[in-house]
Amino acid sequence: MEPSKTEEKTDIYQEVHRLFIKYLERKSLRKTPERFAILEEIYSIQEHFDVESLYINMKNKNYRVSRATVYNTLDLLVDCKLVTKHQFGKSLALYEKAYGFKQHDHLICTECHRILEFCDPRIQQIQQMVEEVYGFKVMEHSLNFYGVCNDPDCANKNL
Amino acid sequence: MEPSKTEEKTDIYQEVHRLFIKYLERKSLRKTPERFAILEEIYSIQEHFDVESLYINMKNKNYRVSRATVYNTLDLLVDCKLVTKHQFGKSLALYEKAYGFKQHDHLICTECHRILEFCDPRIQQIQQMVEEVYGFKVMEHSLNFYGVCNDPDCANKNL
DNA sequence: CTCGGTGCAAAGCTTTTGCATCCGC
DNA sequence: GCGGATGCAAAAGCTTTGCACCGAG
Repeated sequence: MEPSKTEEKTDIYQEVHRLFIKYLERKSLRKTPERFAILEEIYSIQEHFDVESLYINMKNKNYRVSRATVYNTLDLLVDCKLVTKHQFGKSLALYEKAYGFKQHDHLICTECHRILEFCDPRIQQIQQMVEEVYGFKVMEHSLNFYGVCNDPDCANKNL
Repeated sequence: MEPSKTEEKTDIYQEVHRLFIKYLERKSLRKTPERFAILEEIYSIQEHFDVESLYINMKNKNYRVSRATVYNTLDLLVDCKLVTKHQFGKSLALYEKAYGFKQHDHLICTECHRILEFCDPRIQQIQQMVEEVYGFKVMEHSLNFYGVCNDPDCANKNL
């Protein structure tokens, strides 16, 4: 029997929750309710988000958190790879959940500000070349293409 | 007879100066001395720089400029492709001169903060794939690898 | 002479920090 | 109960904006 979408989501959160606990224990950090609440909120968001909207989301749910704790927890989650941080050209940082989702790169539409995701194996080959030729040990990468998407609603193409 | 390094640099600036004038005329913008002074200062810098250091550089040379004008002029220079703007993970924007230099991507050392440059033709192939498969018109891209460089002085490797 | 551009300072936005309080361990 | 974590607010960085003055066209 196939699990429903909801069950899948729950399963992913269970796993993420478990990984976060392991990380906190490994680093001798405290398992505070705020940290888990923030993690859960993040995994309920489907697209990229910034710190302020995450903070407002939680405030709207009458959860008592501070911006400082949100920033602090995001740092932890980025460190243990459960969340990815992006700087898409602007000074505002965007985040997205990272566990259980294929690693990918981004297409950023400069007209309608949509963010599309794509994968290409050649990026791995480039990374390998960089490590061999430059003796550079790659830990992570970011590849962004900026341009115009083909969404019918983008920049009112259909008007 | 080969031109000296100094003459080469002058030649590049002459060309850049000419292109900037054409851009300003095309956009009906004024050819103010501040704009040319900032352009010249930028083309005398060999590595990546931020707004504040460019501003301080000019102040130290007793040139009367304001941060506002530096920001404004940088926007123009980025728009006409004479300068490139980067966001290397931090909120601080870095810039570099763009004319007469091969387009390239970056290796950012997270230990010693050195920035290395490299080129790989496969990025063009990925771009082409993105345009074909996603119908996305690419205007520009940024590819950064974050990791550890092999410089002997990096992170005091030699101690 | 006009009005776009500039310098300066104030304001805006995102992120960090200091400190008293709180609570996980 | 100890010391790390939190909430709050203030402060810090980078960038933008408002306004009076200046000078390019």
